Amino acid sequence: MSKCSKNVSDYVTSKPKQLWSLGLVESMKDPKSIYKENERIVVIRDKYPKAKIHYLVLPREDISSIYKLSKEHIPLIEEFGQIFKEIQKEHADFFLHCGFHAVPSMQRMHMHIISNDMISTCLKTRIHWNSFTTKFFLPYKDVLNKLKEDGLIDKMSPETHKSFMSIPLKCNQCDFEPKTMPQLRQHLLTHVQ
DNA sequence: GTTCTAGAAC
DNA sequence: GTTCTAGAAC
Repeated sequence: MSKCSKNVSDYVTSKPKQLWSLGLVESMKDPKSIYKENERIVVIRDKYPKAKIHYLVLPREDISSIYKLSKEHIPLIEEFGQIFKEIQKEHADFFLHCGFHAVPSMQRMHMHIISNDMISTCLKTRIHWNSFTTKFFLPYKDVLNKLKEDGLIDKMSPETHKSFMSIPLKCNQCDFEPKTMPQLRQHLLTHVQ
């Protein structure tokens, strides 16, 4: 393949070429990223927070995504809920959401814990916005209930994924429909937290 | 997941 | 002319 001038290492290693997708697994080992941890779970601060409060809850067990879950993981996921309750108490002046992205980019299953202000310089694109404010964001309780009832999480089709990402911008706290992300970011600052 | 940036949109 | 979005990344 003359078109391909790939490194030899691409062929001799089994590691994924998208090294960035392992970023969370790396952060789990970094004391500066860790917010709290126990025998089964690590909570890290999101490296690019999309709100004033934004944590990620991850299992130490090598589970790549919610699509690898089965009924045996129910106790683990229930502990995610306990961690959320703890963290909400620690941030009583914020309204926190917890849930999973339907199509995650990063490896290692992770639950987002994020405040509803959505005020952050890292919140830049429509995709950022829609991944937390549409049904692309799978609420924790829905995922737990689904696991209890069916023993697995249904994958979102690429078409559905695409449709959620292209939904017009709408404020998560009122009816305002900004035309651009800069307008939305400016608008969010007007909400009293 | 982010960065970079071409060119669309204004 | 500047702002903003969206697709490639070897």
